[in-house]
Amino acid sequence: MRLSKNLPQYKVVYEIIRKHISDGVYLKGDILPSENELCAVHQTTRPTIRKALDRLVHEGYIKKKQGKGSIVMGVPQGVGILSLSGTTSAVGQENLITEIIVKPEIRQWDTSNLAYPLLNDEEEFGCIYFERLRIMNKQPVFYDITMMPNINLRRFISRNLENKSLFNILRTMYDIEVTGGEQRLMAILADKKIQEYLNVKEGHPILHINRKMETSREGFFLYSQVYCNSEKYAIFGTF
Amino acid sequence: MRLSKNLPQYKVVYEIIRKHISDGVYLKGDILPSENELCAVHQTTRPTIRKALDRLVHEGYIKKKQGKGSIVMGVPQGVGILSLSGTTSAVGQENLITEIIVKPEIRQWDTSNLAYPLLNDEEEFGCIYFERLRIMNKQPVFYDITMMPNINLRRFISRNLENKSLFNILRTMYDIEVTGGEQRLMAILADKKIQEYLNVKEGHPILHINRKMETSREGFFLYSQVYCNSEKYAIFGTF
DNA sequence: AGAATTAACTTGTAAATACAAGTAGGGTCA
DNA sequence: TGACCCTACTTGTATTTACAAGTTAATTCT
Repeated sequence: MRLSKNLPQYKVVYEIIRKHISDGVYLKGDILPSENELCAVHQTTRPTIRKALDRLVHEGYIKKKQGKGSIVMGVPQGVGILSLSGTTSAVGQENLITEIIVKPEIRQWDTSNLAYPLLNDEEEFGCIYFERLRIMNKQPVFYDITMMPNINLRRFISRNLENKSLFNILRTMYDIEVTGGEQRLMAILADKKIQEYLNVKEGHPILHINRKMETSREGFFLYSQVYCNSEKYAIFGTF
Repeated sequence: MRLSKNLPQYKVVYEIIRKHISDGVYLKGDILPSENELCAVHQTTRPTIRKALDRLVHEGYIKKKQGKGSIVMGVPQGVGILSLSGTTSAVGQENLITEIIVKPEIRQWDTSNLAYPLLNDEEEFGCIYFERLRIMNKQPVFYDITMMPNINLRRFISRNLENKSLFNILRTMYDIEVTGGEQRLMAILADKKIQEYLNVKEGHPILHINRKMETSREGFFLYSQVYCNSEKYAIFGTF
């Protein structure tokens, strides 16, 4: 179902270099080929290359220094929770296990714990709903609920979410990119359900994040709620 | 002390339009003059104008729509706490009162509650330290501690922080722009001091943010800690 | 040998130009 | 009147060219 649309050149270049960095072709501290070299490699011109690099800079994959070059910073950590990627990339994937509490299913929207109003189309189509628990070093750390409109996501409910980030699946399988969003953060006390899932006592402070994310597909929004036991793993983010 | 350096054109244009939006010359929903019109006004070419607009898009001041134009979104709200601006712009300035708990003073670094290691230079020069309490509708909401190295910030300790955001002062008076940073978020229980300042009971959950911000001045970092009573005012952010 | 200069790189800024793609409104035709 | 099309506008992408400014390393001079 990979939709190989006609991406603009600068995005193609961006994707290639981005993949090289996340695949370890370029390591942290390495210096990328110069812009002129990249022009030659990708058969294009500097403005195009620079536009691709701009994006990599913005997302934290590289830093540039005039007169020197583009320095690889590695896969950005913790951009995640506070900015664009999913929880998976926020804490690094090393010791992270994802347990599916509620497998993706199509159901009616549960508007009770949704901080945002729904659009008509969204309500009509119903929603894909799932709950996940993220476990770091045998300790549950995140408990998250995700809801998204059931629009043009064929076969989604049969996909395996366990080891892949939701965002990756959306990007590679459905050509949906998360372009931004808004969120509300608050500290709360764990209720019964949270106490159970996150294995904490009554009165334990929990970080609660309620987010609405917009995507490259117009009118397609993701809604998620994250409950985080930040006692051992503070949420780290760059901006 | 305004350092009127030679800004590149696209930054000049960016600053002008940005100011127009925050001053209300352009209101939310307005459509900016077309890129070609802006070219004529600012006597430059589209790539330059587009670079300025790119930045405004990225910061959330405007949105662009192909075939239509650049739509003004207003001053971005809540980019603040979670991204670039200071606390002041995170919640809107309407009902926000800032109370200075500890006036800016030069002192030794207090490394005890600092999550980041200090550089040698920073430690040598000492730090400018202050504490502020942010009050919304008569309820204290934020309590924040800011530390920054005492390097080339003449007259800073005599400046009035009450109604201006720290970031604005740094940008306009010292030409220092916050370019990014990192932060750790966690939910904690209010200790004695926080209970007192934020007027909450024992066992009340508090959102704690520990941030290190980097600036356009190389090697100049800001350190701040924010304690937030998120009960009534959830922290809102866009990304 | 050591210090200063220079040359050859790097990225940063800027202009001029061209065409593609999306939007909106006016005009034409049925 | 209504549906359609076309045109004029918008932003999106891309090339080409030029010079400025910062970095690095080799070269030259003392």
